Amino acid sequence: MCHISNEMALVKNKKTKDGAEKKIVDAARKLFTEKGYDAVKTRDIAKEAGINLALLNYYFRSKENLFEIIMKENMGRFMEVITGIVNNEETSLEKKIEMLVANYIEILSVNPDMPLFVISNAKIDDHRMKLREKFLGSYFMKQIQQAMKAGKIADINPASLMLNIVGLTIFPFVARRMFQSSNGLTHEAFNELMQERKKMIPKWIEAMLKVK
Amino acid sequence: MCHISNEMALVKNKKTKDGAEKKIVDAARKLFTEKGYDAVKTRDIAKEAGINLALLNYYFRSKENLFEIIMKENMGRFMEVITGIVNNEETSLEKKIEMLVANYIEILSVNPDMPLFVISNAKIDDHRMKLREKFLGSYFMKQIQQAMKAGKIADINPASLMLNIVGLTIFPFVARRMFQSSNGLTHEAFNELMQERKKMIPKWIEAMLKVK
DNA sequence: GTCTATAACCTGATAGAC
DNA sequence: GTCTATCAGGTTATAGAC
Repeated sequence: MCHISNEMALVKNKKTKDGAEKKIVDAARKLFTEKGYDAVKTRDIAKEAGINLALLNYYFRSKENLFEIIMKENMGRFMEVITGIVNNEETSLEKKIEMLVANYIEILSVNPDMPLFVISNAKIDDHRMKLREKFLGSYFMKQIQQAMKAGKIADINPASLMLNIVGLTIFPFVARRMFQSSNGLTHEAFNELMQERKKMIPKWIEAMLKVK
Repeated sequence: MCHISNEMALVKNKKTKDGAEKKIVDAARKLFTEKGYDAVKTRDIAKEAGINLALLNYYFRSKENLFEIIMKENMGRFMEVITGIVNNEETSLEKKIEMLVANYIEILSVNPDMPLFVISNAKIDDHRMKLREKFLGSYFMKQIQQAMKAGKIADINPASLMLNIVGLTIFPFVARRMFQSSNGLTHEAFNELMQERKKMIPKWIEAMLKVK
C-alpha cells in the first residue's frame, strides 16, 4: 500500500502515538463503552487518561466530537467483519452462519460492553442503520433465497432469520449485567457459556431452518 | 372486583388523577423509558407534563425518587407475568414456552422501549438480578430437567435455554431502533413481524431442543 | 503541548409569593 | 397546589501563562 521510504515520514507525522492524544482516546473508549455518553463526564476521561481537562478540548474540541470518534471505531469493526463474511461468494450457507457467530462472539468476548453501547446510546441513531441493509442486500441473502426455492430450508422471513442469528449471539452480551450480579454468573463462567454457544448456535439455526 | 358503593369513595380518596401528579408520572414514564435516567432532565419531564419544575419536586422530592417509581412499575409487570407462567404446575413445557413468548410480545408491543430501559439503565442494578433466580428456581426448570432425563429433549444448559427464549423474543425490541430508521421497517411492519415470531419462536425452541 | 484558572452554561432542588 | 425566582453545585469549554 505504501513505499518503505514513506514509512519514516508516516511515523514522524502521526508519531508513535502513546502521547496524550492516544491516552485520551483510550480513556474515552473505555468509559463511553462502559457507561454511555451522558454518564461520562469530560473530567472522568481526563482523569482516566492522566492528563488535564483543557488538553482534551485542545485535541478534540468537544465531548461530542470525541464520542463520535469512538462510535465510528466501534461500528467500523463490526461492519468490516460482517461485510467480509456475508459477501463471500466462496463459502456455503452453513459456513457463513458459523463464521458470523464465531466472529461476533470473538469480538464481543474482548469487548463485552460494546452491544449495549451501540444499542442504548441515543446519540448513535444516524450511524447504526446500515446493519439491516448490509444483511438484506448481501450474497448471504441470495443463498438463503436459493435454498428456500430449492426446498432445502423452510420459508423464513429474512429479517427474522437475521434477528435470530444476531439475537442468539449478541443478546447474552446485552443482557450480561442481569446475570452477572453478585450471586450470579462469574466472568469466567459467562465466557465459557459463550464458547459453548459458539458451537451450538449454528446447529440451532440449522434446526430452526427446517421448521415449517 | 369491588362494590359499586365503594367506587365513589375510591374516586374521592385517590382522586380522578388527571391532576398534576399523574401528568408528571406519565411524562416521566415516557421520557425515562425512551431515553434513560441520565439523558432525561427534570426540566424535560416538567415541560412534557405541562407543569412547573417546582411542582415535580413538591410531589416527588427528587428525580431519583420519581425514577424509582417508574422502574418498579416496569419491573413489576414483567415479574408478575413470568412468575405466574413459570410456576404453574398444570401446564406442559410446550405450553409454558408458548405462553412466555406470547405474553412477552404482548406486553412489549404496547411498551416497546421497556427492554432497553431495563437493560441499559445503570441505576437498575439492584432490582434486575432476580430474573435469573426466578427462572432457574422455577417449576419450569424442573420440567426441563425431567424431560432431559427422560431423553425427550437434548441436554442443554438451563441458562442457555433461558437466553434463547428470552433472546429470541426480546432482542428484536432491544435492537428495534437499528431497523426502524427512515428507510427501514415501519412501526406496523415491525408489529406484524413480531406477531409472526410469536407463532414461530415456540416451534423454533422445540426444534432446538432436539439438537444434540 | 500542557497546564491553571475561570468563564459560561446546565441541572437538581428550594424559598417564598399567591 | 402551583407558580416565579434563585441558589448551589456540577460540567463543558476557553483564556492565557509557561
